[in-house]
Amino acid sequence: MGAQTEFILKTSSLSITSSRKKILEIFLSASTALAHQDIEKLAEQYDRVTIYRTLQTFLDRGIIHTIPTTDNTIKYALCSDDCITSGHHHDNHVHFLCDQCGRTLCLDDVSIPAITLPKGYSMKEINMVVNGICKTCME
Amino acid sequence: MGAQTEFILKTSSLSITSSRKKILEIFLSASTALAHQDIEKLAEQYDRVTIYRTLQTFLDRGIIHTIPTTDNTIKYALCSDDCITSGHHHDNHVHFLCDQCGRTLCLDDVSIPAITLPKGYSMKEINMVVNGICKTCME
DNA sequence: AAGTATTTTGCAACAAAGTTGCATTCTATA
DNA sequence: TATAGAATGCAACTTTGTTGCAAAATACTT
Ligand SMILES: [Mn+2]
Ligand SMILES: [Mn+2]
Ligand SMILES: [Zn+2]
Ligand SMILES: [Zn+2]
Repeated sequence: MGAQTEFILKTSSLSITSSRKKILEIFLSASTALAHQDIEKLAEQYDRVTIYRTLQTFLDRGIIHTIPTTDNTIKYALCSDDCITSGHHHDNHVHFLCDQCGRTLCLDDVSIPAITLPKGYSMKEINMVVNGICKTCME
Repeated sequence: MGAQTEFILKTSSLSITSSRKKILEIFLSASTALAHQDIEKLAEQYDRVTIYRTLQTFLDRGIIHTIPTTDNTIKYALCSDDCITSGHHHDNHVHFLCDQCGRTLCLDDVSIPAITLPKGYSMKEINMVVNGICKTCME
C-alpha cells in the first residue's frame, strides 16, 4: 500500500518521510479535491506548517494541482500520472463545485475547449470551474 | 461626477453613503479587477470592516462580481450595466491573469464556450480563467 | 424642516489562515 | 554506522476575515 506513495516520491526525487507518505495516501484515497483544512483533519499528527510546506512541495513537482474556487478556498487534487512523471502540471480538465454537498470534483473526461484570446495576449494556463449540483446530490 | 455612483446605488435600492460612493468610484476608474487589499489602500479613510461589508453588499446586488484565481486571492470587478439593472450577476466572459504585472482583466469580448457535463450534473455558473502575459506586458 | 425609525459605520475583540526563523530530528548516502 | 543535508515541530508573528454593539448617518414621515 505504501508502495505507490514511495514510488511517486522517488519519481519526483523527494525524500521519503512519513508526513509526505501520509498526505499522499490521503489524496490517493480521496474521491474529491481537498482543502488545506481537510488535510489537517485527516493528518492531525502532523504540524500545520508541515502540511503547508508539503503541499507547496507537491505543487512544485506536479504531484498535485490547485483548483480555483469562487469562495476564498483553494482545493488541491492529485495530478494525472503524466504530470507526476514529467514533473510539472499540465492537466486540461474541467472542475466541478457542488453547491449542495460542497465537494470539488475533477471531471477528468471533460476537457477544456479552446478559446481565442484578443491579439497581444499569450496563454500559459487555463482553468474552467463549474458550479452546480453534482450527480450524487441530484439523485 | 458622483452622478453615476448615485445612480447605481439608487438603481440597486441602496442608501447613498460616502463609503459606498468612494468604493464605486474606485471600481469605475479602475482598468483592472481589484483585490480587497487594493481597495483598502485606495479607500484608507474607511474601516476594513466597512469595506468587507460593502463588497458583500455589492456582490449581493450584482454590482460587482468575483473572479477566482489560482492563488488564494479573490478579485472583484464591476458587472456590466445589465447585471446592475437586473439585480444579479450573469456575465459570461473570460478572465485573464497576467503572470508578469499581476493584473486581472475582464475580457469582455471573449465569451465562455459551452461544455457538456457528464450525465447527472446540473450547471449553475461557469468560470474560465486564463493565466499568461497580457497585451501591455508583451509590448 | 425637524423628528424618528432604520440602516450603516467604526471600534474592539476575536478567530482563522498563513509565514518565518531556528533548534531538533530524520533521511540518504558514503 | 557516521555524517551532511533536508525536513519537521514549535514559537512567535502577520495577515485576513468575522461578530456584537454603540454611535453616527441616512431615509422617511409628518
Ligand atoms: Mn483536477
Ligand atoms: Mn469580469
Ligand atoms: Zn454534491
Ligand atoms: Zn501584464
